[in-house]
Amino acid sequence: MSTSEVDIRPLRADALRNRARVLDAARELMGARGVDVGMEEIARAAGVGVGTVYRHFPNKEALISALAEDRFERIAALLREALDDPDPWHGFETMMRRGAELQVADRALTEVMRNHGNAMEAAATKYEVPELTERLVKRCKAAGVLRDDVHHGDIPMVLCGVGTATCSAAGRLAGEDGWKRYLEYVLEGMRAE
Amino acid sequence: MSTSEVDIRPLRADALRNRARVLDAARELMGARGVDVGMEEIARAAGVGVGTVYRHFPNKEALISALAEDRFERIAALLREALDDPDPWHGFETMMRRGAELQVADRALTEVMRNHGNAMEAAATKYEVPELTERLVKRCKAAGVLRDDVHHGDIPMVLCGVGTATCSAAGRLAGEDGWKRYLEYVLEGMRAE
DNA sequence: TACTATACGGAATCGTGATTCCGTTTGAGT
DNA sequence: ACTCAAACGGAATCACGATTCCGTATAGTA
Repeated sequence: MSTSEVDIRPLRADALRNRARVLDAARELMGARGVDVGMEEIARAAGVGVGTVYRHFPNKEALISALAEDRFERIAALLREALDDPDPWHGFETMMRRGAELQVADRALTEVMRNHGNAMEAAATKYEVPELTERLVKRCKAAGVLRDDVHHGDIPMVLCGVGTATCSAAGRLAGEDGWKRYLEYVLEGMRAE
Repeated sequence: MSTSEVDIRPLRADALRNRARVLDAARELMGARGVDVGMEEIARAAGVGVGTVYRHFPNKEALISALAEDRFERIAALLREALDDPDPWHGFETMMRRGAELQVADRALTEVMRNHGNAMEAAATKYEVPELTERLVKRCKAAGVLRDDVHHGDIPMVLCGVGTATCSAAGRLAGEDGWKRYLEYVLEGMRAE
C-alpha cells in the first residue's frame, strides 16, 4: 500500500499542451461528423501521433467520455439557470432552446445520448443532471405550466430526438432549420393546457 | 446488344425459398437490433450460408434496401388511408400513430431514415411517399387543422425522431412508453391553434 | 436415370480502424 | 551542460465484419 491510489504529479508542459490539442481536435471533428471519426485522423488534426492520443486516453471510449463531460457540465449549467429564472415556463423554454442548440452544434453529443448509455449516465450523474432535471420538471408542473404527464426522463429523450433530426437523412428533407420547427412543436405540446 | 438488359428467368424453387428466408431473418434481426447485425449472423438465422445471402443480394446495402422497400410500401399505404379519411385531422393523427408504431417496431427503419439517405429516397420515391405526404399536409392545412408553418419534410423528420427516442439510451430514461408521450407532444404541437 | 445450369456452404481473403510496442526525443531538475 | 523519467511518433499488430471464391449439391429437364 503506497501513499495513494493515483500517482499525482503534474503533467509535463508538452503533455499538457498535447492533451488539450487532442481534446480540441476531437471536439471539432466529432462535433461535425459524429463519434466515428478515426483516431488517426484526430491525431493528425491535433498535430500529434496516435500513440500520444493513447497515452492521454486509454481508448476511444475514454476520449468520447471526456468530451461528454464537457457537454454535460454545460447542460447542468443550463438547468441551474432555468431553476433560477423567476418565470418557470420562460426558464424551461430557454433551457430547451439552448439545449437543442447544443445538440445541433455537436453531432457527437447526440450520438452519445443515443448509443453510449454508460458514458452518458456517468457524465450526467457527475454533474447532477438527473436531479436538476427532475427539480425543474416538478417546479414547472407545480406552477401549472407543464403538462402533468411529462416524465423528467422525457427531457433528454426529446432533446436527443431533436438533435437526431438535424443530422439525419430524414431531417435533411425538412431543410436547414427543420429542427427549430421540431422544437416548437415539442415545446408547444409539452406546455400545459 | 442482347434481347434485354436483365436476364428474366424464374428462380429455382430452393432459391426462391432461401431468398425469402434471408429476408425474414434479416427483417427479424435488423428490426430488433438495427442494421449492423453481421451478414454471417443473418445467414445462420436464415439457415443458409453467407454465400447464399450474397447470391441474392450483391451486398449488405442491397439487403437493407430490399427491407426498406417493404416498409415504405406500408408507409405509402398509411398515407393513402389518411387521405381517404373524411376527417383530415383524424386521418393525419392516425397516420402518425401508425407510422410511429412502425418505427418503434423496426429499429432498422429508423436507422435507414437516419443514415441511409440514398436507400431511403429510392424507396420513398418508388412508392410516391413524398407526393402523398405533401398532399396530406396541404389538405390538413387547407382544413385548418395543421399549423401553417409545418413543412411536409417535417413528417419523416419527426417520425424518425420518435423512432430514435425508443431505442436510444436517452429514450430509455423516459421508460418503456416514453415514445407514446413524445408522439403526443409532437401531435399536439403540430395541430393548429 | 442422366445431365447440367443453378444454387449452395463456408473457408479464405480484404479492408478498415482500434490498439500496442518500442526506439527516439525532450522537459525539467541538478 | 548532463541526466533520465516522461512523452513522443508512427509502424506493426489485432480484431472483426464484409465480400469473394470455388468445390459440392441439387432442381428441373430430357
